[in-house]
This record gives sequence, structure tokens and C-alpha cells, in this order.
Amino acid sequence: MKRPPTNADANPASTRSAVGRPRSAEAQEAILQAALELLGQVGYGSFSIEAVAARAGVGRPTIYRRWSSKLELAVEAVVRLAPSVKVVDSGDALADLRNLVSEILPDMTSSATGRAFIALAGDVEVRAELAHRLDERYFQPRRAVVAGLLQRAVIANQIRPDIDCDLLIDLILGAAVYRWLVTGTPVTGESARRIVDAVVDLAAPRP
Amino acid sequence: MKRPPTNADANPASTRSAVGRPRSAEAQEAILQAALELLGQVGYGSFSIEAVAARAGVGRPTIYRRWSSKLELAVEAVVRLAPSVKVVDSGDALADLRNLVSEILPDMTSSATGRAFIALAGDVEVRAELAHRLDERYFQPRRAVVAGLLQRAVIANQIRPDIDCDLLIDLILGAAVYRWLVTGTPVTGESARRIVDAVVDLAAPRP
Amino acid sequence: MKRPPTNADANPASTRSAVGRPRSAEAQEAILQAALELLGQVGYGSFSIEAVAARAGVGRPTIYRRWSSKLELAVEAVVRLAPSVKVVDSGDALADLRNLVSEILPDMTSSATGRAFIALAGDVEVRAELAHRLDERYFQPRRAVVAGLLQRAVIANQIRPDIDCDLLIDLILGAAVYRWLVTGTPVTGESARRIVDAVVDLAAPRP
Amino acid sequence: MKRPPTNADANPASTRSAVGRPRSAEAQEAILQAALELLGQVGYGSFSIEAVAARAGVGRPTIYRRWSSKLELAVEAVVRLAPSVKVVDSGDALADLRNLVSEILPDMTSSATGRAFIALAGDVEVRAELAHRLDERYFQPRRAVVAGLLQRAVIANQIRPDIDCDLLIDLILGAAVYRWLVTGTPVTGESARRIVDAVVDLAAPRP
DNA sequence: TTATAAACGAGACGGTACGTCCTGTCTTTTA
DNA sequence: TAAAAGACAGGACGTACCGTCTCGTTTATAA
Repeated sequence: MKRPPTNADANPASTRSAVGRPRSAEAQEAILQAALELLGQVGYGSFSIEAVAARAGVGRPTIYRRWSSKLELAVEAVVRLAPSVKVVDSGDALADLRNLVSEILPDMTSSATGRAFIALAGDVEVRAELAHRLDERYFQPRRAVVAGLLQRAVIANQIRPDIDCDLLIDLILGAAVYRWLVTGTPVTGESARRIVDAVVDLAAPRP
Repeated sequence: MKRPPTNADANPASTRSAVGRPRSAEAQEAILQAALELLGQVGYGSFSIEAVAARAGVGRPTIYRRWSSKLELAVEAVVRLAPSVKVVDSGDALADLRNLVSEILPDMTSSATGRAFIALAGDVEVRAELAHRLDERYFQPRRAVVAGLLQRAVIANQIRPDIDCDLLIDLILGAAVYRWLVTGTPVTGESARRIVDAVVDLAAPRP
Repeated sequence: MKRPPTNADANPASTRSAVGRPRSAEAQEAILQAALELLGQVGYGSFSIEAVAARAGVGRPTIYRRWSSKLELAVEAVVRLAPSVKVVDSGDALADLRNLVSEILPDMTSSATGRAFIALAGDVEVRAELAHRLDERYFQPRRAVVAGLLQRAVIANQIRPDIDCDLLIDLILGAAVYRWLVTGTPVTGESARRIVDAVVDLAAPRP
Repeated sequence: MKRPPTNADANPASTRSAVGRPRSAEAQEAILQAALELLGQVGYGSFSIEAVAARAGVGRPTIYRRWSSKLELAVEAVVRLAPSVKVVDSGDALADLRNLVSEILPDMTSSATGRAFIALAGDVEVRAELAHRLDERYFQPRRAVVAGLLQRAVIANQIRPDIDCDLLIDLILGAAVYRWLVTGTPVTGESARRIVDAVVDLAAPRP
């Protein structure tokens, strides 16, 4: 009986048998690192398991033992290696929002992360399963911290109280991601701040 | 001297030599049709020239003679077969906007069109060139008609006059595309209308 | 419908479709040559299609298009490139026999030919089919010329008339092949002649 | 310092350290038995250490600890499990010869034994070393008992006294082995007896 | 008794070759 | 002279074994 070749289920007390040689943590990290670098350099279309194995100094079967497809690998590389978001509270909710979004968006549209996300969305057969995983481990955490800041802004009367926060997040993140997709230019901190400012202005309380 | 293997320049009175057997128009259409169907069925990742040729009943070189890559072919298939946008003027600019967007967005995020667009955005090496082409022939025309309607809404005092129309379009289209990418559920006419309503509400003139 | 990937059936007016690019005769010869050289150098056990392709400067699928297995390829290489046997009639049947056998046996137990033959015999699943083919195209012709010479020797009263020629051939060839298999030293012209002499002596007419 | 991983030298008072867990005799036998069965079933070409380990219910390293290659293992399996030859003296040397050879030859050309022998002969790099070992432990003992019987036949004036016994053995065994190799049909007791009769007839003393 | 040494099964490791599929190019025949 | 058919060199795929290397466990001798 073979074990399903994924470790993305991420339950730390794994059910996998403890007998036999354990999987190498060095190989794991080398593979994810190599995958992320390659994704950033050549894009997902030309991203090959072969090249990842070569760059990581690892046998190809070692990759297949852990991930069942290049999409699984790409998703895990992105998720595991994406910078975590750190929320701060300076007292000024809008300023914190600007700073947070100007960190989140460039990463979201930078090469490797965005590329894997795009590739994911474009592959019809694995979409349902993997898009959810990426959403859950990448997008949802980021939306959550943004939502927290929006709530603080509402309480501080900097944003209309009748606003739909989810929609506001869609507008902010969506506008940036969409511009990036259409024009191809990654979103910078500066352009992220402009979008936040414009949306916040629209959502400001009526005088 | 070989002819550059593209006809995407689309000048109908081509300068190509008229001697010899002419290129088959049936083949052309069969290829584009097959490409679009395959894109919709298997996604861009599993989309192969081989399969397009087989489905179109055509030799592989016949495809390469016309398109230099599968991306070129995918883009042309999408652009040529996407429904044209028909702008109407019922007198109520906002109603016209709602109707227009509720037609544009579902197509934009429906299988084949959206898929090719995504695939395009995700492939680093051809991005600059082809994203521009898709933008020019698919997105820009749609943005233009939306922009026209927004102008009419401004004149009718249904939208604040100091608004940045481009930003508003980014917000509307971006929010929808982003939701589609993240959740995987295509945008319907209904959800498109909700987004328009919300953005228009935000952009309404201050009393 | 795929064509069965063998051309070993050797009917020159093949039923294969005449449309499309014909198979390259250069590739064919390069592959067989490379296969024979490799067989001689590394033996059948370490003989790989990969290496044959590399040495022949040919893509791997080009080999698989023609031969369905490495055994098929090995057999064909041996059969096609084995030197043909030229029978002479000097008047002295026994001398001719000595000369002929001293040419046949060293080739039969020399590296490539013998190796493929051995490999063939050792592989249980293809044995019935391929051993017959090798027998038919390699051994039978050699046995036939030897049988002819033995007949001449019988007529010249140099060999007992009641002899079973097939058995005599088995004795001559078998003793040599067996010695080679057991000791590993290839049969030389000299040792071949010794075997012929001994057997002829045994089979000489009683005075 | 590791011990060379072979036990084929078979000196029971090994120089190996006596401390630690001794090697399991059950594993040893299970491995040899499994190897012999697999050799008989799939031939040497498809014979894999992996399969032997699985069938013997043993870890792969347990095999490598004892034999350095699949050839070593195959040879030992054959040698250890081949039936021993029991020489009898009924008074009639020729009858004893017929009986002995009709036992030896079928085994020599039966599946597992013959297969390993063939595989051995075909592998260029290990040939010199292992062919000698197989010869020494399998062929030489059989040749020796045949030679003894031939001597008795000479003494009994049933065979010419000037005969080269080694050659006679080559003729008998060689003819059988050769027929088996070329035709693929194992040698039976009946066909073995026919060969003996024919050779003995040829080697009979001149009247 | 307890260490200690070495075997055991299990299974992952870096590799190699497999046979398949697709790429983009190139002939050859047919129309 | 373009179209279809199909072979070409090449390269990545995912799989099967290779022979080696940990693991945690078991089994004997030696202390």
C-alpha cells in the first residue's frame, strides 16, 4: 500500500509510518527553494520538475515522492516561502492600512507568488482543489488582516459604517491585481498606496 | 525568404504572393474553433498543438505556418471568437452601465477567454508582447465603452465629477476578476450588477 | 491506428503508407551500427536504447518507431551486420569444410553476434519468437552451407555414408559454442579447425 | 572496515567478527529460493533484486549484504540448488553413461540453471570471474563424472583407446546445449540418450 | 545482567534508463 | 506550391530499479 505522495496536508503529527528512513528535511527545503527560484525566473509554463531536481541537487523521484504534480509543488513553494504579514497598530488605522497593503500587494503580484497563483487559476482540472488551498493559506490570511484594519477605520469614523468590508477588500486587491494582469507591470508600494487612498476617499463618511 | 508565420496582422488584402495553392480558409477556421474548444475543455496547461491539429483534421505544420506558438494561437482564438460589445443608449447611463458590465464580465471570466488570458499573464517570456496584444484587442475596447458610459453618468450627475474614470473601471473589472481568480467561480450577470451598484454608490455625488 | 513498430518483417514492398516523410535510411544504419558497437563493448546487460540513440545521434523515439524492444534491435543488428558466408569449391571437400568452419565459428562466438544470441536465449518471454528469427536468419544459412560440404565429403567417400549430417553439424558447432560459453575464450580459426579434424576423424569411413 | 559482502567463498570458519546478531539462515535460504524461482519464471533479463527481496520477505540491504550483484546471487542460487550428480557403476559403462547424461543434460538446459548460465556468459564485465566460478562448481563436477565413465568405457574396449575424452565430453554436452540454445526446446532424457548413442557409435573401436 | 555490535525490515536517498508524449522542423506525396 | 501526412532530433514526463544510506528494532555474544 503506497502512501499518497503529498505532505501538504500539514498535520504535524503525521499518520505516516515511522519505520524506514525518514524523509530528508534538507531535500525538502532545497526542492522548495529551487522551485520558487525557477518559478520566478522562467514562469510556470517552462517550469519543469527536471530542472527543479537538477537545481536542488536531488533525484527526480524524490520530488515525486512528496508532490504529485508540478502544481502541488508550485503551490507549496509559494505558500511556504511567502513572507508572513505582520500587523501593527500605530493608532492611525488608515496609515496602517496603507502600509500593510503596500507590503502585501507587491508580493502578491511579484514573480513567483503571482505566477503560481495564475498558473493555478488557469489549469482547469486541479483548480477546485488547489485554488482553495492557495486561497486558504495565502489569500485568506491577508484578507483577514486587511479586514481588521478596515474595522478599526470604521470605528475611528474614517470609513462609512454601512460599508461592506469584503467588497472594499475586493476593490483594493482586485484593482491592483487586475492592473498587473493586464499591463504586466508589478504593483509597487507607491501604486498600492494610490489605490488605497482612492478607495478610502470613495468610502469616506459623508460630511 | 520565408514568410513570417503569422497572420495576426490581419490586413485582409494581404501582400502575400498569390501563386500556388492558397491557404485554406476552412482550415483556418477549423483550427481556431478547435483551439477555443480545447482551451475551454482542458485548460491552457494541457492544451497542445498536437490535439488542436487532430481535432481540426489538419496537419501540424499547417498550424505552425500560421501561428508561431500556442500562445499566439490561443490569443487569436480568444480574440476572434469573443462576442463583440454593443453599446446602447437608453437614456439612463447607469442602467446601460449595469447591462453592459453584466455582459462583459461573465465572458471575461468564462472558460476559454479567461483561460487564455490567464495563461498569457503567467508566461514570463511572452508576456510583454502578447499581453499587450490581448489588451489592445480585447480589454481596451471593453474599457472604452465602459468609459463612455461613465462619462455619460458624470454628465447626468449620477457620478461625482472629480472621479478618475480609469480607476473606477479598474475597481469594477478588478473586483470581479479577482473574485473569480481566488474563488474559481465564474462571474455571473447578477454578481456583476452587484459590483457595479456598489461602486456606483461609492462614487455617487455628495449631497 | 498506429503501425506496428517493427520493420523486421522485411517484406520489401511494405504495406506502410507511402504518404508522409519516409523513414531515414541513414538513421536506420546509424542505429544498427551503434547498437552493434555497443553490444560488443558493454555486453547486452548494460546495453541501453538511450546509449544507442546518443551514439547514433538520433532521437530515442526514432528507435522505438522501428523496434519494439532492445532485443528486437539487438537481433536485427546482429543479423544485418553479420558477414555473409561464401562457399567455395576447391575440389577437396574436407579442406573447404575446415576453411568454412574456421570462418563461421569465430564470428559466431565473437562479441556482438554471440552476445545478442546469448541474451536472446536467456530472456524467457521473447525467446520463442526471436530465437526463431535469429535461427532462421543467422544459424540456418550457416548450417546449410556446412551441410552442403558434408554431402560433398560423403560423396567423395571422406565421411561414412550412413552419417546423420544434422548431428555432425550439431557436434561441430556445439562443441565450439559450448567451450566458448564455459571457458569464455572466443573460438579461433585454429581451434575451429581442430574440432573439425577431430569430428571428421571420428566420422571417417571404416577401412 | 567493512567486510566484503560475499559469502560465496564459503569457508565456514569465517574471519567475520562473531559479535553482534548473526546472519539469518532463514533469510539466506528464502533469498536463494526466491531467486531461483524468479529466474525460472521471468528469466534473467527481468530478474530484479527488488522482486527477490519482496518474494523472500526480506529487506533489500539484506541481499546486498551477502551478494554484491544479481549475477553473484543468480550463480549461487543455481549452484546451491542444482541437484548433485550421483555416479553409479552397474558394470556396463555405456549404460551408466547414458543414464548419467540423461540426468545431467535436462537440468543443465532447464530453466533456472541454464538461464543463469546464459546470463553469465552474456555479461561481458563479470564474465571472467563468475563464469569461472560457475564452471568450477557446476560444470567441472559434471564433466568429471562423465570423464570417469568414459575411462571405464575405454577400459572395457567400448570406446577407441586413442580418444580425447575432453573432446568427447565437449561433443556430447555441446551438441545438446547448442540445440537447446538454437531451438529453445529443453533437452529431454530421451534426446540426451540419442546424442550419447550417436557419439559413442562414432567413437567405437574399429573392428 | 547489561552493554555493545551487528543483523534485521522498512523505506528514502541520488541516479539511470525506461517507454510515451509533445515540441518545432523537415521531407515526400497529393492535389 | 500549399496541404496532409508523417518522420526527424530533442526534451520532459512519470515509473521502475539500482545500489547506498539511515532509521528503529531484534538478537546474540562479551563484559
